[in-house]
Amino acid sequence: MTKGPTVYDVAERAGVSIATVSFTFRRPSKVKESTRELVHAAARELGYIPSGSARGLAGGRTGALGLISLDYRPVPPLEFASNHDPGSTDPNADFRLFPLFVDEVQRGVEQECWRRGYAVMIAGAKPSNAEAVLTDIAGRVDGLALFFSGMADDVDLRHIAERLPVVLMSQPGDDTLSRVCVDNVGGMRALIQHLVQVHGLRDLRFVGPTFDSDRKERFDAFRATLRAAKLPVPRDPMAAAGNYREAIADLTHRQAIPDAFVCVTDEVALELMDTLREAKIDVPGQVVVTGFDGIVAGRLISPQLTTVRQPMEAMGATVVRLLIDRIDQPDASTASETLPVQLLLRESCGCPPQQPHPA
Amino acid sequence: MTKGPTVYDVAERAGVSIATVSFTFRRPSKVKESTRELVHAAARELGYIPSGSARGLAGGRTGALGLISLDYRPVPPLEFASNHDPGSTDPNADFRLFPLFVDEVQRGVEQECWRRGYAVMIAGAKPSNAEAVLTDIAGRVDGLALFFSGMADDVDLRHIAERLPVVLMSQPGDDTLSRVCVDNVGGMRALIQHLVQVHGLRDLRFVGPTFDSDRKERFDAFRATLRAAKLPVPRDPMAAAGNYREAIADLTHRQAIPDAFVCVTDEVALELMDTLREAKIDVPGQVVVTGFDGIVAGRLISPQLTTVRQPMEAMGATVVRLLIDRIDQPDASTASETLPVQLLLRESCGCPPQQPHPA
DNA sequence: GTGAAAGCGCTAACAA
DNA sequence: TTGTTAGCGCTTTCAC
Repeated sequence: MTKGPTVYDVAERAGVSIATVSFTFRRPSKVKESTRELVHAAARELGYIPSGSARGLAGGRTGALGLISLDYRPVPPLEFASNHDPGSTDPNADFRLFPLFVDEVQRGVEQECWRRGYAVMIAGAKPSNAEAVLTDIAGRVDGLALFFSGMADDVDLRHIAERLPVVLMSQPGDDTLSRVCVDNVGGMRALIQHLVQVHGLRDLRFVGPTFDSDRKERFDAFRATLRAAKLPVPRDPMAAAGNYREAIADLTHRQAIPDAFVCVTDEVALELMDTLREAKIDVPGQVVVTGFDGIVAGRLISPQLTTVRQPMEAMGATVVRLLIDRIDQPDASTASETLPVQLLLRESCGCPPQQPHPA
Repeated sequence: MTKGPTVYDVAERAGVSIATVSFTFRRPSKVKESTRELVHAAARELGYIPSGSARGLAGGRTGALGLISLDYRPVPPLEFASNHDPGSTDPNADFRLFPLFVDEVQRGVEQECWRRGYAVMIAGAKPSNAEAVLTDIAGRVDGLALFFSGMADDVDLRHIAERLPVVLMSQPGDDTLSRVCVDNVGGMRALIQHLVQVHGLRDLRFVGPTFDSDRKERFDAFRATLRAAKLPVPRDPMAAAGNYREAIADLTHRQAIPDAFVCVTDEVALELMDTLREAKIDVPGQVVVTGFDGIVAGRLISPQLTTVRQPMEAMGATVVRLLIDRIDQPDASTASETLPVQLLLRESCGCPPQQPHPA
C-alpha cells in the first residue's frame, strides 16, 4: 500500500508543470497533443490516481450526489456477517421478500447519476443517528436526495438545504423544499372505482399503518372515493399496527370478512395474503386484496397482486435531474414534481391472470 | 445556496482556534466540556457542515468504501427519465424481475459499511468505461470492492491494488488480490447428487452462459459429478447465448427433453421456466429445473425454484470486513475467504412445496 | 500553450 | 487545555 503519486510526481516525470497535468485531465483541449501524450504516459507509468478529496476541495464541488433513506426497520445484529455455518442457519434467516420500494428508487437514482457523470453515496439512517448521517453525507456531496420511509418530519433539514440542493421523495411538504412525489390520490381513486364499478364491491376495508403523508394521502383518497360512491366509509385503517393475524382472526370469528382489503402498500398486501392463506381464506374468491407501489414481488406471487404502480425508477431519475438542475443553477427556486401512477389490474382483485413475467 | 461556514467561522464565533473546533468534533475528550459546548453552539447557530473533501485531504483518508459492479447488461436509454406518460408506457417496460444477485450483495456491503461508520460509494461500470470509473472511484475511497458480473478479467487492477485495498467478489484469482467467493463446487455437487440419488434423474443438461469463472466452476463441477456417477456428461452448456426458446423448440421437435435442466444461475432458470411454460412443458412433471444463487424471485414464483443459495448479504459484509481489516493494517498480505452455500430444495426439482414466504 | 502561485477547509504536530 | 502553523493534492486565475 504505497503512498500514491500526485500531480507533482506526474508533472516532474513528464517534465511539465502541475497545471499542465491538471489541464491534461480536466481540459484536454487546452493542452498541445504532444504534451498531453507525455503526461498520459507519465501518469500511466506511475499509476496515477487523482485524489477525489483534493479535487473536491480545490474545485468546490465533489461530483457526487447523496441518497439517504431514513429507515425505521430494526438493525440487523452485528454478528451477522460471521454467521457462516450453513447447517445452523435458517434458510429464511436473511431472506428479503422485497426488492423494496426504496431499492427500486435507489436503482433509478444510481442509473441516472452514472449517466450524468456523478458518483453516488448511499447512506441509511436510523432515526437515532439521522442527524449525524445527514450532516456527514451532506459534507461529502453536491446534492442530497432524501428518502424517508416514514417519520422523521422532525429532522432538521433547513440548514442543510440552505447549503446544498436537497430533494425529498415521497414526503409531505410546503414549498420551501423540492420534492418528488406521485399521484397517490388519483391512483387510489382509480383503484377503488375499479373495485366498485367493475367488480361490484361494496364493503371495502383499508389495511395497514398510515404513519407518513404518502400513506395518509392514500387513506384519505380511499375514504373520499367511497364517500363519493355513497358506500360505507371505514373510520380507521385496519391492522394499523401490523397485527394482521389478529385482525383476520377477529373478522373470521365475527363472520365479517369484507369484500376487499385495500392495503396501503404492496408489502402489507403480501403479508396479509400470507395470513389469509394460512387462514384458508381464498383470494380473490372470498375476499379481494389490493396493494400500492408495484414492487416486483407482487407480480411473481400467486395470485398476482392488483396494485397501483409508482414509477419507482423514474422517481429516482427525476430526483437526480432536479438535483443537478439545481447544482447547475444554484439560485433557482425550489421545484417539485408529481409523477403519475398506473393501475395494474391483476388476479387478486378478480381480474384475469397475466403472463408471470415478460418473455 | 449560500457558501457554507467553515472551521474558521465557527472558531471565530466561539472565540477559539480552529484546532479546538476540529478537536471538538474529532477528539471531544481532548477539549474541556465548557469549550466544547461553546463550539457546538456556534456550529449549530451557523449551520456548520464539515467539508468531507477537506477532511479527506488533510487526514489522508476519506472514510468511504467503494463498490463497483461491472455490468454487461444493456444501458437503459437516456430519455427514460422523462417518459412519464402512463398511457403510453408498457407496464412491463421498467420491470425488473430481480432483486438481482448483485443487489443483495450490495445491500450486505451497505449495511456493514454503515455499521462500521463508513460511507459507501456505489458505481456501475460498463466494460467500455470501466477503466475510467475504476480510477475515479478509487480516488475517492479508502478501499474498493469489485463485483464483476462476468468478463473484465482484462481491466487493470494491479496499479489500483497497489495504492489501496481491493477485494474481488465472485472472481477468479491468484493470490495477488484478495477475494471473497463461494463454494460453487460443493454446492453444485450437492445439487446434482440430490437430483440423481433422490429423484433418480439420469439425463441432465446444463443451461446458460459460462463467461466468468464462477459459472465455469459450476459447469465443471456439474460435469465432474455426473462423471463420478457414471452418467452421461454433456460436452457444452445448452443455450449459452440465451436462446432458450430456440433450444426448447429444438429439443421438443427431436422429442429429446432431458430429465433436468441445471441452470447456471437463478435468472437463467426463471427465464427458462418461462419459456417452458409457454411451450406447455410442465415443471417438474415433465422436466426438472434448478437454479443457482438463491435470489428472492425463485421463492415467489410457482413452482418454487430449487437452487443453491449463496450467502449474498454475508458476502457483502465479508468483503467490507476484509477491506477494513486491510485499511487498519495496510501492510498485511492479501486474504481471501470462501463462503459456504446451501442447497435449497423446493418444488422445481420435485420436492414438496414450502411456505411461499416467512410468516 | 504552459508555468507560477494562491488558495480550497481541514487535521495534526508541535508549542505554549 | 488550547493555539500556531504547515501541509494534504488539486484547480484556477494570471502572467509569460
